[in-house]
Amino acid sequence: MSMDSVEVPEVVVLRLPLYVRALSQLMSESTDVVSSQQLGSLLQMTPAQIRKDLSYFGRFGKQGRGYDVRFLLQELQEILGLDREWRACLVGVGRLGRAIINYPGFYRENFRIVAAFDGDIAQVGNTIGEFNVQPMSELAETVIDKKISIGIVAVPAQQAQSVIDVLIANDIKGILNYAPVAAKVPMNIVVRNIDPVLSLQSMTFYLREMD
Amino acid sequence: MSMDSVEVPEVVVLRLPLYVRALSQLMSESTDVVSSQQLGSLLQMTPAQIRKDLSYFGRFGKQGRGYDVRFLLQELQEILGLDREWRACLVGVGRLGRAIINYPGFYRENFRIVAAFDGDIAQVGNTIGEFNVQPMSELAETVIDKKISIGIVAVPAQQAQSVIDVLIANDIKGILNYAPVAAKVPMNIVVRNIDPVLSLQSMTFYLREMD
DNA sequence: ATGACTTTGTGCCATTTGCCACAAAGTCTG
DNA sequence: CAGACTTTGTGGCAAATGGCACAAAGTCAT
Repeated sequence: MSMDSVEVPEVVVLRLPLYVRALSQLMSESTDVVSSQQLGSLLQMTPAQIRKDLSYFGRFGKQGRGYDVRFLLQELQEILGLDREWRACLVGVGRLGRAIINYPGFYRENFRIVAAFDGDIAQVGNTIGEFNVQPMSELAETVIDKKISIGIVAVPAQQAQSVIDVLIANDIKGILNYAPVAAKVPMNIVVRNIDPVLSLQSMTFYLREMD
Repeated sequence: MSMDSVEVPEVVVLRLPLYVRALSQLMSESTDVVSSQQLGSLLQMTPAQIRKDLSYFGRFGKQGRGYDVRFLLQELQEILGLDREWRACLVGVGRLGRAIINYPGFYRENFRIVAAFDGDIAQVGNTIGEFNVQPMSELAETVIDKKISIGIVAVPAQQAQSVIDVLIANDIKGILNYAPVAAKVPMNIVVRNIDPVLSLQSMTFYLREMD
């Protein structure tokens, strides 16, 4: 089906969700049409970059007019695979894990957390949010039964790599890693790191000399 | 002092905290010396990149030997401004904000959250963690009194930009933004976004076709 | 219908980024 | 102390990225 004769650069893929978000916003404001110019000023980027990014996937705009908001949004959602539900499991139900489970943002965007695990036996059986905490030994079975493709890692740094190894061994395709470690994974596994401390530590480089 | 005749690329600055983390790890394992090769395999990057990155700031290594772990760590911490305490305020004490306050990772790396604000009067006066929730009207005063340079934004998308405007008006230099919006800020303000949903939405592009 | 605008999609160039490969400098062994 | 290794710092190229600028295609007002 997809004749991607040219590979889409990863930087471009990373920007697509920004477009999706801006378009959703515009939809909720009942805007029908938007130009790359307007989109650019919303997202703080050049119109040319937006047009180039979109051009990797097709010709969605109309000259002299711009992009149909509803249409472009649907196309981008389809391209990103956002036109369906994604199921994830959480590993680690400490403070961070609990916060993640209770965060409504995932659900709103069709990401479902459908199971929670913890390596610590003391946690197993506890009720967090809507489900029971399961032992890691049940991971294999649950991933298959509940068709889970994403693992959310919220364990301490020390345990992160071994948890990640288990997830991968059980056919998880993507990992959202909240642990402060550089995960070692095979090439076909997609990892995204969430690491506010790293963000702050690079920020301070620039704050340093402003008195 | 710093004769940065060549501007340091931002990508390089973004990587420095990774080196700091790896070196801390090595320190705690009592490793004295490390080569760019070893560091690279720890962090999943090429040795050449590490050496080039470091070379923007000085000549820290010894040929035939590698880098003295303690020394390089100290140098990098100084470069990034991590050799001192940074004070931040939190705006927004909903579920997310509470999780952020209770997250011990910031404290461990010398980032101190020293005040909490909320635009919702109903929240004001509540006790979260160790301090009282203050009204936004007290922000100006508190930022000065407590020498706050970083604002952590954990309010709903709709209110984010106006909160950010207030922070900037009150001389905040850096913003850690958990709200799902592209913040509009003047050039001299440093923004870092934490947005797990965006991360997942770009991940699914790659998961899509693996059945 | 005409002419003045607007806006897209893209060829092309400039800039940025990544990394190879090598001289220089050090270490280590016998 | 000689010779085999190891490793850094960097010149320079290759690849990736960003965005200008323009033809083509549409809109809009009169």
